[in-house]
Amino acid sequence: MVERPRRRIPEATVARLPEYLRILGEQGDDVEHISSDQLAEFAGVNAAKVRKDLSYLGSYGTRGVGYEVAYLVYQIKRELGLTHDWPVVIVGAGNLGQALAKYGGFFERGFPVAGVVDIDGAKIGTMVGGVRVRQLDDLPLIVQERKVSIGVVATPPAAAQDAAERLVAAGVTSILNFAPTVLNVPRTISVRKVDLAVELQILSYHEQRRSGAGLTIVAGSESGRPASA
Amino acid sequence: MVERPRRRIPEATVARLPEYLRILGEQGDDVEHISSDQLAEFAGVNAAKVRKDLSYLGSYGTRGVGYEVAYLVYQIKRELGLTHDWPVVIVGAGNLGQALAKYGGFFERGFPVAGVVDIDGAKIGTMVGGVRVRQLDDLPLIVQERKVSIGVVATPPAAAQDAAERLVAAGVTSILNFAPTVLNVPRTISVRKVDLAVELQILSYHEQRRSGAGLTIVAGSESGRPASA
DNA sequence: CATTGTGAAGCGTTTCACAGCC
DNA sequence: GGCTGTGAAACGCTTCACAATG
Repeated sequence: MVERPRRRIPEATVARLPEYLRILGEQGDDVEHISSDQLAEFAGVNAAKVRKDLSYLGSYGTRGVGYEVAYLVYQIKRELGLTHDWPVVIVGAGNLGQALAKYGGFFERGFPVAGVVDIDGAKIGTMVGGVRVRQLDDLPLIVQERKVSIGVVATPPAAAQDAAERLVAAGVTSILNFAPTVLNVPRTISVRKVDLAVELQILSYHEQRRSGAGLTIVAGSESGRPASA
Repeated sequence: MVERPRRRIPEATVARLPEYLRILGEQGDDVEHISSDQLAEFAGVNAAKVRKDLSYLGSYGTRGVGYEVAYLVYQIKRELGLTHDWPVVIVGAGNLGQALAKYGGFFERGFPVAGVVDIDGAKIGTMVGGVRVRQLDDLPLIVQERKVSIGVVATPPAAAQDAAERLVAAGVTSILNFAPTVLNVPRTISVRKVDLAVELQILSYHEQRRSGAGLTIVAGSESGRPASA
């Protein structure tokens, strides 16, 4: 017995729903309704976009009034699959892996750390954010015992592909990749990538445009900052 | 005297150029040329996309041969403004701030850490990744002395807006924001946001679709994983 | 009458397909 | 022959503008 033949939600909308959710969660308990204008203001986007985004969830607003905060929170959570926790396993207990494991702030929002594994014998057994680092070979056990669907790759780039393959072999179906490498995995696996260097390089591009560089100053200073042309 | 009336490069292309650059850098010294097909394969994208992306830099390929790796690297670096280092300043020496400061891997790729500041007196003076944590008020000094254009917000959410305002006041013009908050800054400032919880929530959405949830099972198990419907 | 929900237009990105060139 | 460079078509996302409505 199946209901609601689930609409496909555009990826761009999916990426914004968590933001709306966060904003709604920050509203005081006295705020019962919120308009697309207000939500748009908080999220820094266009109000029409908010309405269109929310319309994919169904028609949960009231004309002349707005959206009921509590109900909207419920609908977004349901759509994002946040009605229950998603334990994650972290591969790599280096700087980043440790920071992620310790970073309760993010992971406690429904993504508890089910385990941290590393290949380095020296790290195995140490505690990180309340979790004991286990050996890489324990991955399948952790994934099965804790019913993990999401894996986090926080290894050096050279080890990332192997980490991804082990995660997939262990039964993980989504991967968040922090290593600066393209992971080769079956198309059935969802992968998202966070690359800090890429982010900085994109900012660098904008800085460089801003400073008027790129326009080659033929007889001018070539030093880094603003070529006061 | 100004040359090359700089084409505007689409944002989507700008976001991919760092990836191409990384791949090109990983090629052995014996690889002199690379085709759009090969580059596309490594980057996991369509070959036509690679060609169109590179065409925005100018026509640097040779028909029948491909692109000369060294020259392409040079052109991409120039376009991204990576011909010189961009020192960054990190606000917040908590878990994430420390991990970023220590993470030579990313930041040494042209983004040296010019300074780390924090508001917490207990942290000031401690060493983190070879840099001494300084007090928040030193921000303007660091930015000016080290000619910093890019700031990284790695504070708790409640402190992020203040951190951003201080960065802007100090003269920073680009911000990489790790805090789960929308930053309110002048439109002249470039902001990029990395939100780990958002990434996980997007993966959660795909997991939930995969598992067939969302189709409400009227008389079935509501437990986490696959509802074998 | 404030605010939603949504067709339709506008815009940016991707992909195709092939002419142009080495 | 192989591969680039690019118009043009296709696609998806954003924004507009307004009818629908509590």
